[in-house]
Amino acid sequence: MNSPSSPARGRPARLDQARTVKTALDLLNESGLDALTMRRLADAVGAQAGALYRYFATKQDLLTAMAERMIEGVGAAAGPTGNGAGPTGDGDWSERVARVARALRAALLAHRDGARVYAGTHATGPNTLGFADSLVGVLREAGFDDGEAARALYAVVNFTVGHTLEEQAALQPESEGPPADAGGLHDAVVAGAYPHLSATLPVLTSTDFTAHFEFGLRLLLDGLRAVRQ
Amino acid sequence: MNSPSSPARGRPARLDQARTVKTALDLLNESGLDALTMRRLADAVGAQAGALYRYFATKQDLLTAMAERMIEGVGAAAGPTGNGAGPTGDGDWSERVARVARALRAALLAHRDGARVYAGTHATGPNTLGFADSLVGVLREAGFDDGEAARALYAVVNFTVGHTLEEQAALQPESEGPPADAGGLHDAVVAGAYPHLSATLPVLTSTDFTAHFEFGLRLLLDGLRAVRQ
DNA sequence: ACCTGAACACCGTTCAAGT
DNA sequence: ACCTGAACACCGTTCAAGT
Repeated sequence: MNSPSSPARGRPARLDQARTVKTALDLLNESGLDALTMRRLADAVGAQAGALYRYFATKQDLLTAMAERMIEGVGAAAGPTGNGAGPTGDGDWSERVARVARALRAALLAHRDGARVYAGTHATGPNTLGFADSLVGVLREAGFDDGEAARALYAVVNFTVGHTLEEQAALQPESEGPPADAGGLHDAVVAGAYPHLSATLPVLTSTDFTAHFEFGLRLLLDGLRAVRQ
Repeated sequence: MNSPSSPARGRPARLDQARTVKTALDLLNESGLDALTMRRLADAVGAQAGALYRYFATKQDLLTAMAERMIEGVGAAAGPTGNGAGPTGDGDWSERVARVARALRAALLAHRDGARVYAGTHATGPNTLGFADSLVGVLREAGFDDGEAARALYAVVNFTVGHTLEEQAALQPESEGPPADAGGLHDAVVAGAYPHLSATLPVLTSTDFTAHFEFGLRLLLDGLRAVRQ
């Protein structure tokens, strides 16, 4: 099951997969994805870059392990599973779906560039599968058929990842003084070339991403209610 | 307005922004984003890598110009604008929103790694602004208030980008023979650890991405209908 | 004005050799 | 068994110098 064989003859091994992933996530938070290089990670972990390849075949593998670790506990947000929906009655499926979606967003937001890491990988570890299984489970127990449940999972996850990608990109430092980019946008819009954007500019440039997220999530949940009749 | 000053004393300039972006998009289609380097692009365009920096301050700028070019015409999918909704009556706002969303997905799918390029940049050119303006316009004319229209734009775009990111990642070659990754997934799921995933496996592993996309889009549109009462 | 040539400061990855 | 040292084949970006 383990990649570098199990027992441990010889030395105790200064590196290991779990500690390296932890250090990589810390480094991600401090410096961002672009600054996360194998050499810098090796430094942080007290080894040479080449040594990392005993535990991760490739940098992609490391990023995948990071993504898997990031979403630990997201599945638990669905609440208790199985046997009906417990004492809360059956009605609350939409609140349970919302909780999982919010937990996913929170997990991605918990690390700098978290959404970029997640979107760029395809983790298939227990955290990823467990969270997908609980979301699908909530929907199936609520009466959705298999096809609807599976597609609703994709809709909710893809929206959440897409949203958080935007959110984290918008919160970037930008480094320099007056963002020439947003300035040009503002000017062009105010100049009248885009009447509808100009009318909605206050909302479009609002940084209340939670409100944006909740609006989209509500659309999906209302849509799901409509699907179920 | 132009970056490298306007007229053109001296030589005619072998490079120019438009041709370089076009070549970059061709190269993207042939080899993918990871293989799109400034040196390879310079080769394809018949110059040295350094020469590209007369037209693009940074590789990010080039990618942004590519993203802007990719979504040319997406805004037009909303159909004629202004003065009511024309002879088609006013009722079809949801179909017009759907057309824009489909056009955005199609534009991203039209280039290898298109969604990755788009998600990694923040274009603010006329194609991007025009498409956002038409989507918001359709919604405002349909009776949504400014806040709803702006947030609906984000919901639709973020879902579409998130979906297409997944779709293009799933369609990757994977290079090697038996995908150890999907194999492990399949085994774990079938082994019984994830009962709900196992029940929905046929749909989850379906490659009919259009059906997945249409399902999510329908949820958002049904949700919007519910918002408007 | 536009481009070349060459360099700077890095990358991910591999692999003999040490312990 | 685990790690180092050193190399290979690249990167993005800058900038004097040519034309």
